[in-house]
Amino acid sequence: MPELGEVDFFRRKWDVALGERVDRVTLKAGARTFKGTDLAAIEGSLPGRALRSSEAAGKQMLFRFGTDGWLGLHLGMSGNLGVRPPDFKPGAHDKLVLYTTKHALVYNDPRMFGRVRFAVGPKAPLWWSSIAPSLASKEFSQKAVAAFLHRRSRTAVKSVLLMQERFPGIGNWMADEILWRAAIHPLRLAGSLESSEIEALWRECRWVARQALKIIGVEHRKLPATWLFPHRWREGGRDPRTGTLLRREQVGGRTTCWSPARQKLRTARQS
DNA sequence: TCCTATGTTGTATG
DNA sequence: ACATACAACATAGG
Repeated sequence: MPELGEVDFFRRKWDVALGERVDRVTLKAGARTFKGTDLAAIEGSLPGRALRSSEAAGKQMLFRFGTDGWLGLHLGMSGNLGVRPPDFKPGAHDKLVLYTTKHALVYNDPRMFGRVRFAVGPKAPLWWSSIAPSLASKEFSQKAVAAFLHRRSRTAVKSVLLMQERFPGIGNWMADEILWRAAIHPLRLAGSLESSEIEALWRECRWVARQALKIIGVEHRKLPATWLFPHRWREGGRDPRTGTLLRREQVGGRTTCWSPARQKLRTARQS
């Protein structure tokens, strides 16, 4: 279940092994998980190096080993991280396992949409350093959001929110949550938003991201019933604010949930 | 059997 | 070159 908060939750799991040296690794090659990644470099360079730090940016994670080892993980649709005892035997979908004397750090993904990257060098590799500025950062400004919406003016705002180049970490449920809070219909074209709506969208992006990191990323609690999230999948689910029925439909190829009572396609002025 | 899935990317078209 | 739309990817579960 990996969007911003879930990614950070999984990322923290491996922190139990901070400072521990990797003795050996197992990996399940084949298919796309390791596409473009040098398997021999992982097998040859990780053993002997200790886990020094972890961080997350958007939906990506970075684990640093020794002074110059950079391991990047992306969980795709169904990936997860776990920690097991050091005698752990990898199962069918355990794509990468790092063994220390105390732990087995497991990257598991039943599907293959996730991604493992690895580099050795003094500087962060491009796949890490080129990730867009965090939703919490100063660079993620209302102005930057407005400019991006303008550039994608003919696309539904729901689809635009999923673009990682400007909204790193936002996934399907977060996008719906943000639009619901901002009272913007998911099918509105990005270029049609008024400045007050852009301001609301920007504000809710930051608020939802901050709360998700706190509630899911740190405390790993369920999201409160005051959110759209707990109601969005159930047939007959209702808007927790208005009590009216929610609607679900494909937008840009993704199932999208919104509250017709709260999120209108046309503004009062247009109609 | 058919449909869905919290994601990205390659490709075709304008 | 840029913007847009969508099929494709792999697998499990309802």
